[in-house]
Amino acid sequence: MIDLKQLRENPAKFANGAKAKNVSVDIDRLVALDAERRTVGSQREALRAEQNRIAKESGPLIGKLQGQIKAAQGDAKTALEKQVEELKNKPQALKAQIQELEAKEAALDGPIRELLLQVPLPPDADVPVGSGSEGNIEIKRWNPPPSALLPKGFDTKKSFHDNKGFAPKTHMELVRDLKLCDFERGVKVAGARSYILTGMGMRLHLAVQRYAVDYMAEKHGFSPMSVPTIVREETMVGTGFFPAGREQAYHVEESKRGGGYDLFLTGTGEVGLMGIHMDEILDEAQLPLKYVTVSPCYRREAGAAGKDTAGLYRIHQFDKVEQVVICKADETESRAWHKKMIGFVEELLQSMEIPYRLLQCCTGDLGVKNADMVDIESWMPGRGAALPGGGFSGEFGETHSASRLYDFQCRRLNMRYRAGGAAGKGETVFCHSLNNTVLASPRFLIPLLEVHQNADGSVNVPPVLRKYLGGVEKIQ
RNA sequence: GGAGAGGUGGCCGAGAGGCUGAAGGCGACGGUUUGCUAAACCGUUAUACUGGUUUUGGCCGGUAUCGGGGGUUCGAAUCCCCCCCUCUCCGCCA
Repeated sequence: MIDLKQLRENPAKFANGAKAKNVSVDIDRLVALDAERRTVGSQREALRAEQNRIAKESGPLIGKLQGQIKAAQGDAKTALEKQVEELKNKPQALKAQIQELEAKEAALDGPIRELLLQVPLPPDADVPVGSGSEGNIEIKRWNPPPSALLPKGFDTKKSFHDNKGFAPKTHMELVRDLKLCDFERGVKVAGARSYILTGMGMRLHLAVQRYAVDYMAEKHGFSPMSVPTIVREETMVGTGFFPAGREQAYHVEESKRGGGYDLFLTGTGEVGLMGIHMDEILDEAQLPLKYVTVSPCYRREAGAAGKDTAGLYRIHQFDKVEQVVICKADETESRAWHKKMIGFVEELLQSMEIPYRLLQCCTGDLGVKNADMVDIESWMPGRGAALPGGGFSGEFGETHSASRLYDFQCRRLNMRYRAGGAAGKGETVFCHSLNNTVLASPRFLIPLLEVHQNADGSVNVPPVLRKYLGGVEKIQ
C-alpha cells in the first residue's frame, strides 16, 4: 500500500507509476474521494468534540439531579425532571448530525480503501521502461568454468552438442527414462499440471531443498521457519497478493460450510514469512530480520491455459525455499540487501554449476508491489526451438525472482519499528521488505537434470548435493 | 465434536454506565544519592489520524482506540448482538 499522504501531495507520481506498470487505477477519483472524506471527517470531529464537551459538563449534573429526584416530591420533582430532560435534549441534535456524517464517511471509506489497495508502488527511476517481459534486460550471464563435473565447462552461447558432445534429452525424457516422475498418475490423482515424483526423483527434490535451506541458514545466518501455507484473507491483502492476484490463489470456502471465514492457499512462502510480524512494532535493534522457509506453493495458473503444459515447468503445486529480509526504512540499505540476496542465489547456482543470467525487469513486468525486480533464469537445454538434427536450442527459464518493495508491503501489514533503539523514545516507521527465491523445485530439477546429463542417459549429481543423497554421484 | 472460563497499555493486573486513555505493580528510559555495584527516591514511559502555532526542536488542542464490528444511551472498557482469538476438561486424532 502506498502512503495516502504522499498521494495527496503528488498524485502525478503515482499516476505515472501506475501507467509505467500497465496498471489501470483511477487516481483522480481516489484523490477526490479522499478530499471529501477529510472534509466530512473534520466536520464530524468538531461536532463530536462539542458533544463530548457537553456530556462532560452535564453528565455529573444529570447524575446529581437524578439523585435529588428520588428524594423529591410533587412540584419540586417535576421541576427537576424537566431540568434533566433539558440537559439530555441538548446534545440530541448533535447526535443526529454526527450519525449522518458517520454514514457519509462509511460510504466513502469502502471505495477509498478499494482504490488505495490497487495503487501500485511506482517503479524506481533507474528501472528500465518497458511494457512487458520482452522489455527486460540481461545484466549478467554466468557460465560454469571447466570442472570435474563439466570438463569443458558450459557456454550458453554454444549449442549443448558443442558443449558436451552429444544431443541432449529434455527433462521430460530424462525423468521418464530414469523413472523420476510419473505425470500420467499425477494427472489421474489431481488433474492437469500435476505430477508424482518417484524414487530418486523425490530424493533429488528433497536434496536440493535441504541443501538450499542449510546453505541460507549456515552460510548466511537466515533463521529457518516453518510457516502456514493456508492463510486468512488479511494476510493475502497485507502481503500485497490481493486484490490484484486473487485469481491466482486457491480459495478454501470454509464460510460456505459454517466456518467463520475463508482461507487461501499461498503461492509462496513469502506470505507466511511476511505475516509473522504483521501488526507489530519491532525494535530497531532486531533489524534486519532474515528468514528462510521451505513451503508448498499453490498456483491456479489462471490465464496460463495452454502455456508450458508439459513437464515440470508450470505446475499447480511445488515446493520452494524462499528468503525474506525485513530491514530499516533506508533506501541504501534496501538496495544493498537486494544485491546481497541476488548474490546468495548466484553463489548457490554456481556451487551446482548451473549456467544462469540475471534479468533486470522493466517497469511493465514488476507487478504492483515492487519498486525493482531482478529475475534469475537458469539454462534449460531442453527448451527453445527444435533443432533440425533433433533436440532443442536451449533457453533460459525463470527460476528465481528478487524483489525490492520499500515499505509498500510493511505498510499494508502494519509492520513498524521504533527508530532510535531503546523503548519509549523515537518515532515508529514502517519497515522495508525484500524477498527472493532461494530454490524452487521441481522446476529447478529441469536445469539440474538437463545440464548435468550424460550421453548414456545418466545424470551426474553435483558434489554439494551428494551428502543429501547418501553419497550417490550419478543417477542412472 | 461436547462442556466451561476468558481477552484491558511492553508485561502482569484493577476497573462493572459519567470523576477512566485507563489504579497498582513489573520492566524500560532520564535524574538524585553513592568510592564502584546494588538499593532507595523523583520523574518519564501507547498508537493512528487531525487542527493551530512555531526561530522545524518543539509547543498547545481535537478525534478514535480496553480482541474486531455493530447497537442501546445525553454519555460505554463497563449493558446488548454478531464475529475472531486464547485457555481448561472430555472425546477423536498424525
